[in-house]
Formats: sequence, C-alpha cells, structure tokens
Amino acid sequence: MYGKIKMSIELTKIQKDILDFIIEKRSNNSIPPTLLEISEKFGYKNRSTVQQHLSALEKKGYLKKTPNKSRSIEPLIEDKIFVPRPVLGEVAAGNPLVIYPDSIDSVELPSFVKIAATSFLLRVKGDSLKDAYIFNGDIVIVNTAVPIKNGSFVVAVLDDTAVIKRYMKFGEEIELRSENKEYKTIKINCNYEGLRLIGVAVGIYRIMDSN
Amino acid sequence: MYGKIKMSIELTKIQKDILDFIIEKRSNNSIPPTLLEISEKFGYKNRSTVQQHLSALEKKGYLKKTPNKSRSIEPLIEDKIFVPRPVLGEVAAGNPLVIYPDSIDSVELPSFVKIAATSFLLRVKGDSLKDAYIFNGDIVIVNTAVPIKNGSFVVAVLDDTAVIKRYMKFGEEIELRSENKEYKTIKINCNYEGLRLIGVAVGIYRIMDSN
DNA sequence: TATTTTACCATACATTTGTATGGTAAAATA
DNA sequence: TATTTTACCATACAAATGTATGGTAAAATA
Repeated sequence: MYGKIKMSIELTKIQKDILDFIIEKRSNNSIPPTLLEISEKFGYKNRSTVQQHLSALEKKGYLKKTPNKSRSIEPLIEDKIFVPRPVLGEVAAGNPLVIYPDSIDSVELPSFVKIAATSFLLRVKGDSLKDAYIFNGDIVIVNTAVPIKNGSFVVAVLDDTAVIKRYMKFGEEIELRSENKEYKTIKINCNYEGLRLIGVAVGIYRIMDSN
Repeated sequence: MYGKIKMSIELTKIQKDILDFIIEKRSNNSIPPTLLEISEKFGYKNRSTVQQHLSALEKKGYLKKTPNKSRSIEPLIEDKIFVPRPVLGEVAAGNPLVIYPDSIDSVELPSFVKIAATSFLLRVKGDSLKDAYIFNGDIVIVNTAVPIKNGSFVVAVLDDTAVIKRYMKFGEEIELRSENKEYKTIKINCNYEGLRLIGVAVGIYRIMDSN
C-alpha cells in the first residue's frame, strides 16, 4: 500500500453527508442552510453538533464561512478523494459558448484541485483553443466571482464567439493576447458592447489517457 | 389619457432600485441580502426604511418573504409595468441550446406576465420552431422548477439539439409532439441518455411590431 | 493501555436579523 | 386646504443565528 492519504483530510461519512446537504441546497437554487436547519435535517437536538462538523469541514478545507454572518457557508469542492463535479457546458473558440442548465457530464477531480462554488467547469471541444495551449477534452475551471486583473486568463464572448485568452487592459483598451505568438492579439475598446467577460479561467484539468 | 395604471401597483424609483439590487444579488449566485445589507447599500441609517420598502414591494406582489426567516426575500418578477428581464440565451430547434452566463439582452415584459425567479427567458432564433407555432424573435419563458406533466410544452435537448414540443409520457415511452401535424412525433425511451428535459415552457411573449 | 478522534448533548451568550411601533418632513393627491 | 403617500429616522423587542465552553460515551489510534 502506498500513497495512503492521512485520515485528517478525509471526510467521515457524516461530514460528507452534511457537506452534500449543503451543496445540494446551493445547487437547488435555494439559500444555504443555517446551523438549525442542518440540525433538523439530521435530527440533532441542538446546533452545536453541526457546529463541530462544520468546523471540522472548514479545518479540512471543504468549506468557507464568514464569521457572524447568517447562511454564509460556502462549500469549496476540494476533492482530495475525487468527488464528481458537474461539467456545465462546452467551449470552442470561434463558436458560441454553450452552457446547459443541467450538467452534461461530471468529472472526478483530483485532490489538489480546489474549486469554489462560484466556479463552473467547461469542456473544451476541438483544437481551436490550442493557441492558449488548451486542447480537445480539457476541462477549464471558470470562476465568475474572481476580479479580472491584467494577466488573467479570461473566458470571454466576443461577438457571440467564445475565446480564452490572456487579458490586458491599458486605459480604455483591452487586449486579448494569445500565448502562442503565431496568433495575433485582439484589441478592443472596453466599452464595446460585443464583448462579454464571463469569468477567469482559474485552472485547467486534463484527464490523461492511461493507455 | 387612457389605460392609466393605478399608482398602487407601480413601483417608485427607490422601490425599483431596491428590487433590482435583490435580483442582482440573486443572479450573481450569491445569497439574498439581509435588511441591514440593503440599508448599507443604499446608505440608510437603519433597517426600518428598508423594512417599509420591502413591505411595499411585497404588498404590490413583487417579492415574497418567509416570516422570521433570514435572507428569505424571493423576488417575483411580476411586471405590471414593463420591468426589464434578462434574456439568458437563445434557442433554435436543431441547434444546441445556448445560454450565456451574462444576459445577452433584456426584454420589457407586460403587466400580465408573472415570472417566478426559477424561470429564465430564451429568445427564439430562426423559424425552425414554427412547428410549435413559435417564431423568430419570440421570447420563451422557461420554468425549471415546475413539474413536467403530460401535455406540458417542454424545452428539451435531444442529442445536443434543442426542441420545444408537447410532452407526453406513456409508461417508459416519451413522445415529443409537434402542434403542427405536418411534423412527426419523436418517440424515445425515458431512459435514453441523449434526452435532457430543461424545463417547462410556461409562456411565450412576442413583441409585436408597432409599425 | 493511554490518548485522540468522533459524534453527540447541554447551556450560556453575543450578534444578527426580522418585526413592531411611532415620529418627521416633503411631495403627491383628493 | 386637508389627506394620503413617500421616504426617511429612532427605538424597542423577539426570534433567529452564530459562537464559546464544557460534558459524555464509543470508536479509532498510538
């Protein structure tokens, strides 16, 4: 037996059930539960039991809370044990960005990938993004809540076609640069209506063929 | 002057601003605001001002609250006076259903159209849906939370192409019928993986050319 | 075996949050 | 002009919510 993961970052059955309940609430388009609501769901007599489970989940990095703020539990899907994550859409440069209300698939992400709940996954179709060194089948992790800074890899829709490029802004001019110098830089005014910045590509995950 | 709408169901500028703030919070994938948070946003010195605006909004039917429950404000987009609603995507039968994370447009809906927060709008492109008597430019109101019953108009994705058809289920067989008898009925097994039922088309809105 | 972790309970307390009540001044309406 | 509505303020109170602390018993671990 090798590579055994330390118990302390794994989740117990109950912790996982509670985390799943929180994630389910969120994905149901409803508000995150309070400690009391979780207690009632699991039949506890008071909130302190949940309190401890949550603090364990937070210590292990599976969720984030804002102190003294109601309903502020934010699950971070940190899958040290390969938890499935829904793939919400597909992206191919030159084509519209397609996002399905239901997930089209799910991917098991490895331990080191931390995903905030404000993120979603896109699967890359075709090799039209190879200028960004992103290839067919890659999973792009897009965060919609992270501020866009110079140098960020952004997922954008320009005149109804999707691009993933490095973002640079100088005054009113936005440059969308390709990593590969063979592709030219797109320059647009930041007020141009045909431009929509969807989010920041915070990561790419590629499932390597094991053959 | 004719057809004047009674003042009591119109929104004042401030009420509209507060409602917009709540809707914006919701669509931002973040939790609904508390009274205090709204107060701070608008620079009020205490919650009671917001309290009154909310009760006005609730009385006028623009939002729903659960008593004594934190962050329980649910906007009901009941647009008695043409309030803008974001159009989230586009649909054309035979093509993928395209949904943009940011809205691509907004439409002013008339007074009688009530839209729950679990709904979204799709603009129809092209005349490929004319078999359902839905035409280019029509706005389809899709509710994702309504149960699908026999006879419902459903928005579905079948093998990556979008359809809007009348739904009928007999045992394990699902029929997707066209209103126009020139088009043939699609029959599929309900376990077929290529079928995804997105939601129920609860309404169609067509902006008539005033020329 | 001793210690730690897990999973619960109980209770007290502070803060947040929602609610109720009453007030003022300006604007809109009758 | 009188009344109502709007838009704010102030305050008090109750309920909900988060937090801190301490306890017990069983299971897992060292």
